[in-house]
Amino acid sequence: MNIGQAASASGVSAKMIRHYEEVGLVPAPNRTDAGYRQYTDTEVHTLRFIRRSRDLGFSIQQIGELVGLWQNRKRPSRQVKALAQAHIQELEQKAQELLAMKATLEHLVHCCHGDDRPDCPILQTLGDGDDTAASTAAASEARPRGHGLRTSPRR
Amino acid sequence: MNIGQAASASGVSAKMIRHYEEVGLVPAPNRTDAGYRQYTDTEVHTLRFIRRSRDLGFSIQQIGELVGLWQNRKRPSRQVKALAQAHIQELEQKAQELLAMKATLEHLVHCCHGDDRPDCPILQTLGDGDDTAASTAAASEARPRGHGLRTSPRR
DNA sequence: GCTTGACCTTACCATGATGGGAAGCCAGAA
DNA sequence: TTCTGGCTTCCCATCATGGTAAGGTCAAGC
Repeated sequence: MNIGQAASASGVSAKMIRHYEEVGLVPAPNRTDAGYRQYTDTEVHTLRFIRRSRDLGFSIQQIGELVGLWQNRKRPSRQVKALAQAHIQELEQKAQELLAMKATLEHLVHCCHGDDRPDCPILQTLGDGDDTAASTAAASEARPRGHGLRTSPRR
Repeated sequence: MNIGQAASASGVSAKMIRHYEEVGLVPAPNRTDAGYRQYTDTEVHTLRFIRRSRDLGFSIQQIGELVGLWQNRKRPSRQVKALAQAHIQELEQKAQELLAMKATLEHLVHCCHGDDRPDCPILQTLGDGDDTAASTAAASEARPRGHGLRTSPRR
């Protein structure tokens, strides 16, 4: 299979397949004499595994571990579960941060009459609010290295 | 005020202040003869406004609009409210995507005994699952240009 | 055989917000 | 005067992904 076929069969773009190869998430496949990458069903299967993992928000790093476990017939399912649980916590935290921002904003929007007059508690708060409580709710501390989970993209 | 003082007074890092200047979110301040940026209280106030907006997850682009409205004494509060409401929807959507991933994963985790045995429905599903329903729930369509709202960073 | 079009190759750039670091200038205090 | 810390600019990295450009390859049709 050429890369284009592998791409449509796995749901991973050709671009990303090359990228995954470059960063070592998948091994370099065989090539034709002309240099075309050739994929076997097994390799496509792995790519599909990777795509599904991405769909669940796992990072490339985490997917590397997942693939390793997947291909290791002696893995203890304990490890897989732990990885998944850790990720669930990440997802939960990000979601809560977003919802906290949303809640703050909803409060402000609720207070804004939203007509032709310039008075606006939203701008008022952004300009003069204190930096203590809810206004800072989501963005306060907790700075877990990476910057953010992917939401939406792909396809 | 030098940039360092403006940074601690506003809560925006010196690094980011320069960046905001570069991308045109804030105008270039006066400089001393030696080239040091000098900030007035008004400029610091604007920076604080920007930081609070970031804390609520607004993008640089959106903040540009917010700052414009904030500084325009004749703005109709309608516009501000509309901007905020649109952002609330973004936040809601991202949060739901994350929660959908989380729900799928929780289901899988629930099915995994998590012991020394290699059998694992999580890996099983990632490897063989169909691409129709819940497994793809979050990552399916909707590809709204930008890539993601910031969660966590800062400070 | 030769052209055409679809597909492949690599390489570089952009996104968005942020941080890190280097190399060098500047200012105030001892 | 020297030291220290703050400032300057410039470049690089993150993370996953897409775009584009310049060029090679392959299969089908004339």
